[in-house]
Amino acid sequence: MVKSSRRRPLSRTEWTIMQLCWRLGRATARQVHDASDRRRDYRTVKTLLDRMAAKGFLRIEKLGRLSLFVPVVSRRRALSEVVTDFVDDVLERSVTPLYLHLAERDDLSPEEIAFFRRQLEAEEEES
Amino acid sequence: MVKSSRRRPLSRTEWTIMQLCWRLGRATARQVHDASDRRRDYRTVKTLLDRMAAKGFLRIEKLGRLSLFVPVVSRRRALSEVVTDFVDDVLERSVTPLYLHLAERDDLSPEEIAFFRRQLEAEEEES
DNA sequence: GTTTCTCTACTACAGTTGTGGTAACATGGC
DNA sequence: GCCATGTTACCACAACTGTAGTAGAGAAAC
Repeated sequence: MVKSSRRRPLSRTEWTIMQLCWRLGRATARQVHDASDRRRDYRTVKTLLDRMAAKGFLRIEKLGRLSLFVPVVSRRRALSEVVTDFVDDVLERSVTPLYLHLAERDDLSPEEIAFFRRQLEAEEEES
Repeated sequence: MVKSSRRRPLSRTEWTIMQLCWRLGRATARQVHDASDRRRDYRTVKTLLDRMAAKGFLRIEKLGRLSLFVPVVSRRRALSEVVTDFVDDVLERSVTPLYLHLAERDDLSPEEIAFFRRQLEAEEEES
């Protein structure tokens, strides 16, 4: 469980852009912007993409004077990192709030709810 | 499910300070700093506390020239908000990464692991 | 070929965050 | 009273974040 010195993390907004990049796989800034909800200006998206490349999440492939942005980090891996950080820093390693959140979803079966309840009880005993 | 216009969220660092505030209940900046890991200067903590008060997470009680910082928002409620935002924005409502994270913890029973595996399969079918 | 339009690069700018310098203010010791 | 020491207030500053203005470089249209 080495805490390797990681790249600078993505901001919330950058995450939403990164989601698009993963979906598109390899795209120009224009394509990413088109795939977005268009609430941001194209140039805002472009700046974000450049910064994400600088952070090591994207690679820039030059194709003539066209720039293609290609994910370097897999979605799975990036998510794993960010969830770990979130649980460690914000939740202080307690997954109770996660269970509570999951339990509040309205699409859980009785079996699942029972499971979460048991988990919660188990965690309470710890501390 | 009203998305009420919420207060400005706490930053990561502010969260770690907020955890201390909840634990202490009602404390001076000095006490909060003392309860911390001391990696930050007292004045840094003080600034953070003031900003957190400005964001509406703390209330300042004047006691002579002493300032007591008192949590306004319950830990439970704040956690609920932040987890919801996290799941919505970063995870795009998919709890798969949460299950993966939980599954990677080394203190899960075989029963729990089986449960998560089933959940993951179920979610894959959705999309 | 000039005008127009599209795209991209460069740059600016304000707000937030993390950090701590400087100075004012108490308070207890002499 | 006066000073050392501890405490708090006020302010500065750089890095990061979100946003977009300006302008140049190709492509399209006449």
